[in-house]
Amino acid sequence: MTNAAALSDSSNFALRQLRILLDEGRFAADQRLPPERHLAAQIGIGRRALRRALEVLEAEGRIWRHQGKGTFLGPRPVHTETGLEELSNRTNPLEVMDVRLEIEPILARLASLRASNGDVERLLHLAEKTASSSDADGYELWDSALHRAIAEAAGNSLLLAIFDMIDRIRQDTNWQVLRERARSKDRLSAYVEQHRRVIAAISQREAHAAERAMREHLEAVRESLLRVMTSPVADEDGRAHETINDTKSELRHGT
Amino acid sequence: MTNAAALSDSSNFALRQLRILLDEGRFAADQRLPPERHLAAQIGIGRRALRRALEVLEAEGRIWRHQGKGTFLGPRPVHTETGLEELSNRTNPLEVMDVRLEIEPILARLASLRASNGDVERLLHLAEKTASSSDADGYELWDSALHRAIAEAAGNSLLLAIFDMIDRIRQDTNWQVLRERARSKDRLSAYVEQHRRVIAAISQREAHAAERAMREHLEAVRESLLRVMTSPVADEDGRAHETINDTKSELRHGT
DNA sequence: GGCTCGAACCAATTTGCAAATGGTTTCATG
DNA sequence: CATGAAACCATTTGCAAATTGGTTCGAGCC
Repeated sequence: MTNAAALSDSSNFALRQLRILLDEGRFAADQRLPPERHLAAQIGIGRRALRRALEVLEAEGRIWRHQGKGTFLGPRPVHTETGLEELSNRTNPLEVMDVRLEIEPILARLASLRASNGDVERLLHLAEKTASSSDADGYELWDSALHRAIAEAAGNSLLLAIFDMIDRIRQDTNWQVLRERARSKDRLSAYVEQHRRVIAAISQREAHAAERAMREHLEAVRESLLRVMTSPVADEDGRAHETINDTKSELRHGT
Repeated sequence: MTNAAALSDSSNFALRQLRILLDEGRFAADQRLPPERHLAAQIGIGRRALRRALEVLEAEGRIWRHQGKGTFLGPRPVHTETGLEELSNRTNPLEVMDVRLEIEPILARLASLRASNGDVERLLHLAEKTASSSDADGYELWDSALHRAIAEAAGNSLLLAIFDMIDRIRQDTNWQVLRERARSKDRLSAYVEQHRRVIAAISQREAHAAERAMREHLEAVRESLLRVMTSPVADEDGRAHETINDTKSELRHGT
């Protein structure tokens, strides 16, 4: 079971000593063990041997360590915080798109039920802006504002916070490259028309239609994202290569 | 419009001077103004007079201040971070329940599509635990673990993070009182049966059924929450009063 | 040669402290 | 009694030192 057989004698001795220490419960659960330097001196072995023993224990899940913090008993605590960077590393563009496809139709439906007339007016205004923005950068800005306005109109602050979380991940990371390539002139005009349908359904209080229109819009976005990620593209030298590899190397993948 | 008329002469002078400073654009937008002590000396008035002038400007929304940080131009930046406390203050139990009703059926559906056999085994094990836990506290623990396991089985780390966010808000705040009152013996047994149906649908890969079963379960939970919040309850003195008022006073409502 | 150990260095984190800054109170003064 | 200066409080920021796991290097020892 353990790879202790591959360890040296002193490491093995350290491992036995450590197991005794842990088993006898001298250290309460979730408590920090003494620093490696102390522990090594206490057991009477070198730090290197100790560390190899600790590696085994960590692999077994009995302890966990973190640089600068220390060595702790028990399983590594789940990283349940809403650290934006951490999340950006763990997720990927397709996951984000999947979540948008689940959440935003809900928001559109709720918006159709709860939007005030002022909200609707604002949506119409934003839709105009997206339609009239010539450059892609401008479109991106107004599009983002429009989607958020729909989320606001849904009238649930927690859902709005969730939307913001997704939106920040979408914008924060280095997937910008993808988005840049994903928006071409003809697609943008299609998006504008889809926006119109969503807003029309909201203003006419047609919950089902709003939900469906938003889903169709996001499916179109998703499809164009997929196409961009999988289709080959030619760089300046004219050599074609899979862009998926490019973007993958740009993403910092967590463990 | 302004309440400058109620200010003293020196404060009024300070206000005029400050308006000039702000209007002439010597300080860029979002920039920090000099500390009050410096500014007061610069204008040649006392700090108290300056502060009263700043209060006016802050009420007008032209500046915002924060202890330890400084005084800044422009409107107070929106607190768009995922601060758990902030969110807990802005939302309320019914909103959270609404969101759970939207999100968790999705998670159940995805789980039915993507859960591994190991995941299903784990769900069954957790369902047993919830069923066999006698006291309400124990049930709460296993129930929470079960719902999270379903979210994990859905296989989307971003959705999982969203679930965790909701779950932390649900647990973090002082709504515990509500939950304690919301679980009675008979209801728990109903919940156990509903759990069984959800897990059965997941294990049989019936996406639609899983989604519906989860929605029905959460609707039951929501109903019991509503009942607890609206029904009168008798305290030790035997006096009945609306519990909604109790809980409302416990919640810290944001602006 | 291979292994161990100690030392040194690197990197991440925590801690402690001082300074800065808005918020508040106190007090002498005219 | 309002003013203004000073003092004090509370929060935030910045920085340096200490702590601690992670890594490298070289001497010494089978």
